[in-house]
Amino acid sequence: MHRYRSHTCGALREGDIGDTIRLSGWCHRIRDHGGVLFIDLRDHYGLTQVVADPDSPAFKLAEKLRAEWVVRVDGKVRRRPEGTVNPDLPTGQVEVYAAEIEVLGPAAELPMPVFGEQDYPEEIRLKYRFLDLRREKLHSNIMLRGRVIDSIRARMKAAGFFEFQTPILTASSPEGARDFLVPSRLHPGKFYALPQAPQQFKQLIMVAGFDRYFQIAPCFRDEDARADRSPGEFYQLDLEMSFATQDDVFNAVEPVIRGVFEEFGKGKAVTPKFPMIPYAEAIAKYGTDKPDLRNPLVMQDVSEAFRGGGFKIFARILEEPSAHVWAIPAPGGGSRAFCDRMNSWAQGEGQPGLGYIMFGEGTEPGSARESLVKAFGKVGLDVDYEGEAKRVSGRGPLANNIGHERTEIIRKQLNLRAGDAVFFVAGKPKDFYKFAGAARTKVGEELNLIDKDRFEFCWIVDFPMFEWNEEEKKIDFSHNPFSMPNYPVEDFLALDSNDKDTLLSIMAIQYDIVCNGIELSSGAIRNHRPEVMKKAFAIAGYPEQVLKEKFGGMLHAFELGAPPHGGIAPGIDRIVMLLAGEENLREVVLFPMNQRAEDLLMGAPSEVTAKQLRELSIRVDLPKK
RNA sequence: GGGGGCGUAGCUCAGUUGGUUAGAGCGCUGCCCUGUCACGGCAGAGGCCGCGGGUUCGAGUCCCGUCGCUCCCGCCA
Repeated sequence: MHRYRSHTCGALREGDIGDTIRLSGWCHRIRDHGGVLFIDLRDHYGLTQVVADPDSPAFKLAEKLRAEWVVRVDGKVRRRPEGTVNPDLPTGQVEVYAAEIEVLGPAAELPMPVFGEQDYPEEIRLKYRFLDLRREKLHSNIMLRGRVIDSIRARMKAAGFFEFQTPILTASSPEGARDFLVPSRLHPGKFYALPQAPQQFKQLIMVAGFDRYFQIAPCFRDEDARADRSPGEFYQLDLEMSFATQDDVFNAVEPVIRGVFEEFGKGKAVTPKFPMIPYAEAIAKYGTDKPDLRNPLVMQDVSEAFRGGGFKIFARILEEPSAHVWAIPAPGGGSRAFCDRMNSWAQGEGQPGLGYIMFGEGTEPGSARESLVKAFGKVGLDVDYEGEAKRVSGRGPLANNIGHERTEIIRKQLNLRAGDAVFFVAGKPKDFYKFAGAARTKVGEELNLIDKDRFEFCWIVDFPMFEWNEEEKKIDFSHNPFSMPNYPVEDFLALDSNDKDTLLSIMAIQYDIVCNGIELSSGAIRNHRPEVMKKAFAIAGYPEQVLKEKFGGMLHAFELGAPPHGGIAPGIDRIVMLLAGEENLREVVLFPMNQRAEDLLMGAPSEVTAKQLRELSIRVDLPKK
């Protein structure tokens, strides 16, 4: 017999009845009936009920056991008496009659129970992460994560990708997020940086001729946390392909992502073919470059219905040429209570309010209401007109102000019916689109329009290469300076750096994958032509000297025979989060840090000794409080 | 860096217009209980009401400050 166990706690079945066996595990739950005592013994594999009664020599010790003690139990497998079978347990047909119990690891009183589903404060959960990880939900999330990564690896290898390791100690890069720095002992005053992503390495791997790279890559960024963004470190499925177009990348990645979501998505529908949505269209329809397509609402431009109309606030805004009015439909939202709720929500978001029109069924001929409408309609108490099937009237102050013809134009354009509402945002789209997107999400949530049982994917494409930095009055890179502009090389090289309009219209061959409103990844066909790179940096106001200093290694590599290449890097943590149905990354990471980037279990970050600092030629100069 | 929410027993929470001795469930300790699987019953321990200041005859409750947790904005190629 093995020192600790002959079976795991999830193994015993009817076929084992009569056998003498040995189990080890945690005392999950103990039910002491005085004369008979039950212990649910738990390990990684499952739960087995152990029974002790006064006839057993193990009984005295069994009475002393407490939750989460680790014990070894020897005993005989027996059939549970009639009526006491537990169909919820795979081992529920049998139980182990304890003959001998050995305590392998006693436990003091627990700061949080392992048993049960009750929520606990993050601080305690993180400090006692090993206890939290014993709990069923977190334990299975972590196992899911492992299986997802296995599946991704297998799919990537089957698609002809090869896995590489890249350095963890590397050079600080000037673009993007704040770096984590590691001081060098051998080079006083100099620092390594942890990679924000293996971006330059994977491009160099392509230059080195390896053709198809992937890695489950750790990435380090010293930025503030969010629910869907771990502070400090996270993992990406990082991949890169040589001689690849955007379509090639999509065709390589989409089946991997779709396959993983179909495999682990518990039957939820997965988008069969990811639609491609241009960045500008995503902003216009959804108010964000990461739209949740489970939300069916699509915004529309209704500027013309307000231009020169009776609603003076909007009419005046529209006198500015770049101003627009966007409409957010709210099917089923045509009640005063709902529109008021949305209005106060908007005020909570720092907006002056949220204009709306409600649509109600028209009045019946001869009704008291109709006579009121007849009497007061012209002075704007109500507006009434013929709908397609029913008489539908637009209601609320806006409808009254713009009159029924304009109201009807909006209603027809958005295909709204009685009982619906529509909300409006006005101004310069670049100032209000985020709020409009938030309003679209809010309406979708409030009206229960979001189908939670789907994974809705899309590609966002055609990102602008540059954007206007109003503060510094200059052109900036919009997203990634390493993306290839979607522009003929000769024409790009000939661009006038002062031709703002042309420059801002240039797209980069860059793309995102979005699922259910979460950005899973960002990628691009890279700019592998040194002269194009120099030109792009010059447009963004960086002299060639800066480019050489910061990206000299890669620039040099591109001067010695670089293949066209591109890739993408889906976030592993976010994929697992979606598959596990969790709202927070910490639920799918083994040992996460808290929102202030502290590891409460290991006590990181921590002070170090004076000797360590001396070796590194570092003197600490704390900020004054 | 900024904003919102929260902070009462080990944990989850209740606590009335400010008013005697601050409660419940889970957990813990002891006793009882031979078929439970969220076992049940009885008894008990456990509280600087985050911290500091203020208003008041009186503060868990109202005000100011501060700290902590959390969510969001900024930030995140």
